[in-house]
Amino acid sequence: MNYKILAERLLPGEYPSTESYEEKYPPRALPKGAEVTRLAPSPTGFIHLGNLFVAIANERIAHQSGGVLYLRIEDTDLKRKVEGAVEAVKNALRYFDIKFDEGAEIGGDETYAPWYQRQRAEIYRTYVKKLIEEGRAYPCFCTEEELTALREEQTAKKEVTGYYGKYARCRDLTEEEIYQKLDEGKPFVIRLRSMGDPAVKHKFHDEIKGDITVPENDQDVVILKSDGIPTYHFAHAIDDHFMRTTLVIRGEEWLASLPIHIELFEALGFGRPRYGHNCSLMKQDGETRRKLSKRKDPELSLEFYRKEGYFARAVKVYMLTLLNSNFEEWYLKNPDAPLESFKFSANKMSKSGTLFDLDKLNDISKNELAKLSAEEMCAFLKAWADEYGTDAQKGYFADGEKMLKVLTLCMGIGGKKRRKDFTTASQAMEYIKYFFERPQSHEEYRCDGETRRALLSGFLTRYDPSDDAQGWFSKVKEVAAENGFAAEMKDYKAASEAYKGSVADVAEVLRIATTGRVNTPDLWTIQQILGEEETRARLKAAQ
RNA sequence: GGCCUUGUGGUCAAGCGGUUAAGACGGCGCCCUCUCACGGCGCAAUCCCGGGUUCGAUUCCCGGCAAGGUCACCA
Repeated sequence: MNYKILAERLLPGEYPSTESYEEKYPPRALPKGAEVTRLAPSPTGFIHLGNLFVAIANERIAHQSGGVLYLRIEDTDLKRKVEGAVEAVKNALRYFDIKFDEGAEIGGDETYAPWYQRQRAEIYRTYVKKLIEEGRAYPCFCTEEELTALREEQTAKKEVTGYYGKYARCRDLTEEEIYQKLDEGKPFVIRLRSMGDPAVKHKFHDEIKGDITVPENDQDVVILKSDGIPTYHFAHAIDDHFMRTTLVIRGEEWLASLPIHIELFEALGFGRPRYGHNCSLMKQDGETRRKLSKRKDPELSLEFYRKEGYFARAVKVYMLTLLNSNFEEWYLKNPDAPLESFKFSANKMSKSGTLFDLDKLNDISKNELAKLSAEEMCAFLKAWADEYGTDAQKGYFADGEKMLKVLTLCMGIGGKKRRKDFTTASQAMEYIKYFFERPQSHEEYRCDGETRRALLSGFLTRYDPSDDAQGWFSKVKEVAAENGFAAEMKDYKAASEAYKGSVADVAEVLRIATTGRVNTPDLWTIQQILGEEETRARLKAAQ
């Protein structure tokens, strides 16, 4: 069979030479050891924790080696395309401080553009044509129904499913058969003519998993779909070659198609990038655990974390602790060092799937937020409120001085006793609510109304906003003693039956009256911030 | 089902032939204390199973088992 003529019939016209592409996309001039990595999402607009997980690994590896991170959009499947998806991806990643050096809508060096696969059709076809000319690819006219029937037959016989060996019907079509079908106008795809034997295994070094064994591929995979657009596998080989990727860090779900990719690179005569297959983030689902899924776990979309008001750095720190087993220890020793100064290494990445642990994230979040200055905390909360907060919450920032006071005094910012009361911005805004709005409801008092009134009026007659913390507290003790409560905790513990309660109970009444809550930071400080008028008003209202 | 990967407390995990089997989160208890949060101290809890190799296996080998991934003209 004359493959040259066949290729011309299948993909008519002049195509650039393969040499011209090699010249157009030359190897990158980067220092030795610099890694070129990429993020290659499909534009579905949905980006989740798993994407961030891989993104952080790629970002660290590229930038700590003085290399390049680029963004490529895998839009070969138009069914999945969603409007505005690229913007959404970029925004989400920017929030988590993932910076691209080049790529789709990024700017930067355009040498290796275009970054959208649909705009690269000519390159792919050039190489498909070349493979046809070499007899390494052939047209396949099988219909969807025929392929389904084939799969069923194989399943019934308990044989490996797919298009391979004796099942690859169109692989050995005669010249006459091919041209006849072509003349009939039958649609076709182009398949790779595989030369592999899955019984033959090779050792392969994976940057994350270490040495693994990989069987040869024998599937005649589709490389060009009937719409003239390549499949992922083919586009991957072409793009990562011509974008000069050195290291592909991708999800574990790709490990199974590694044999295909290996054969494709070999057939095209390209050197391969190195690979690292990252374990997936898992989720507990009833009795079992499974990979985070876009369909089933919308709460794990990155947008969820922004809405809740998670602190971006905290999420990143958590991802890093999962990503590199020695990160946590390093971070404990260097809590204030920039994250970039951690030496990230692919071989320290976890080999098995890790369960996403919200408790751990929350703990990290508390600690990260506790590192902020009052101004930084304020800016963080304001940014969140502007986007997701209620009108009332936006209003909290009208009096900037008061907000800073609340944050500084009540959170213990700048002091030695730093409080860690909340994990997210939304939680924080709820937490400081009573400073800005008079409580609409009060948690339950644990004493009867008569006692409550007596305690409140006892305090009110003594209340003097110029008292310092100690003076204030001794007055609370006086009120306690006057009403049959123990002024000293020691006394109460020694003989609790002798008293109606302790100072703690007295303070609780005052606390509920002024804030509506049983648990708050230091009450004296709160009353100082509220001011005399507001404090009195709230205490009176509670009588 | 075939193929690939992975199996250390509830979770994330150190460990690489001899350890009281680190640490962190979570849980529980105590202390501090006007409550809470913080902080301090402590407790419970782990080497998937079975064979080898070895004086000795969590660690090495083999075999099971379990979990996950994947078997598209989706990526």
